[in-house]
Amino acid sequence: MSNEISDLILRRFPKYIYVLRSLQRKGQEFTSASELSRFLDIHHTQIRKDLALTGVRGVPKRGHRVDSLLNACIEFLDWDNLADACLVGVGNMGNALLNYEGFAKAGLQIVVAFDNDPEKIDKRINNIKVYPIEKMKDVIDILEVKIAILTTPAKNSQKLANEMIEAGIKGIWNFTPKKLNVPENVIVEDMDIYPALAALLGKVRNLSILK
Amino acid sequence: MSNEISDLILRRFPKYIYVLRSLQRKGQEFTSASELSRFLDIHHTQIRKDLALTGVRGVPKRGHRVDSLLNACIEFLDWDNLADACLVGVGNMGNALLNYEGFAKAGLQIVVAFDNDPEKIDKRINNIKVYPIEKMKDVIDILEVKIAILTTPAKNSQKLANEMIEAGIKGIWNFTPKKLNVPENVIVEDMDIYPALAALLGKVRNLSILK
DNA sequence: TAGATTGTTAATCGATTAACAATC
DNA sequence: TAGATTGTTAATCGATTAACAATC
Repeated sequence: MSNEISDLILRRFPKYIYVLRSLQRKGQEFTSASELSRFLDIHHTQIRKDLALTGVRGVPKRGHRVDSLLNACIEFLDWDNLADACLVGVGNMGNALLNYEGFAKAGLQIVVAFDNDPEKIDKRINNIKVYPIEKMKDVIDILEVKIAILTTPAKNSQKLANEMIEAGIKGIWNFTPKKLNVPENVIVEDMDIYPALAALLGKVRNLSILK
Repeated sequence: MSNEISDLILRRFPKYIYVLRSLQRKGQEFTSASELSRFLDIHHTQIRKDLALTGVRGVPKRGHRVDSLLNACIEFLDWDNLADACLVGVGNMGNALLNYEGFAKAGLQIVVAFDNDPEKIDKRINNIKVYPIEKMKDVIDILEVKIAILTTPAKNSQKLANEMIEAGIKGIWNFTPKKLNVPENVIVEDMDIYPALAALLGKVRNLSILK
């Protein structure tokens, strides 16, 4: 079977959902792979293949109902069932993520945070309580949290990753530039900003040199 | 010629730089593609191909000098020459980025910010002044800034993108989920967090179902 | 109906990995 | 020297795009 659910497929679905939600807000009833393609710069054939994975069937000449297609995409990503997450490291980035309002619509709920700064401990940020880092393992264990957001300085990241994995974490959203070593039953998603920045600057420079 | 400098190549270099810097801090004198490979989960052949693009030559059996390899990588990405950037939208994410200390080592300098909240205007954040959004076009034009970081709510993003492009912006680091329409001589790097989150949650779920 | 759109199979494209000679 | 490592060419792999019959 060649149509496994790859990383790249998973990454496209939030884009479909984003466009479908905005079409829904506008009150549009039907849409087609070709229309989505125009909004997203994704080939229409690819969109059809992706959407087929959700089980929906479109109608030739008409396309898909916006409502049901949106629901199918949300269900495909299981965004209705919020996964509990903890956030480790309440610095600038950690703060921004704790205050982020979009996660509830994207399958994630941050239920607890950890830091080692006494100034921050026992405070609440956007109603999420900050615990001392020493309690991390116990809290993760008791709350059965499976997802961790890692926003500490890079020098601590491997050690903390080891601890959280021991406590039962299965997925780490890694905002540090450190490549983490983890057992194969743990998923790491690197959200490193430097590669993105390098790609942007590099391409702009290429273009400017060429012009 | 098959070895163009692709997006993926550009994205790997910051990882090489990160590891090389930490080897340098540890005082290690030589390294090899195979060693970097172990730290990064990138195939050693790929690393050799990438490094060859910088013009360095390794020594069989010994590898590369850490210092000179690091310099070659930094030069390859032109990270010594800081590109001026403006930041548009001083919300949670904007604030976090304004306070980010790592950009100076990664080729970027944020020189000015914009917002429409009177509370924020004329304040300084990490010594970067916040101007009213109405002045954006003029300031970008006068300072000849070519890179913009877009951290506004998504509903404003296309309009603001149009304006900044008119004023001379060539590269947009887009932190909003909106896919921007831009002329082909403008580069957009999407830093959308939803696709990353979907990939993480999707893979964790896959694993949990399989186990 | 005619034609736009679907869904699928085949072809292409590009990135990654394997194989291997060269070399210090 | 022997063998680890380099750098390059060839093979593989997987994702994207093209082609096309089916259908409302």
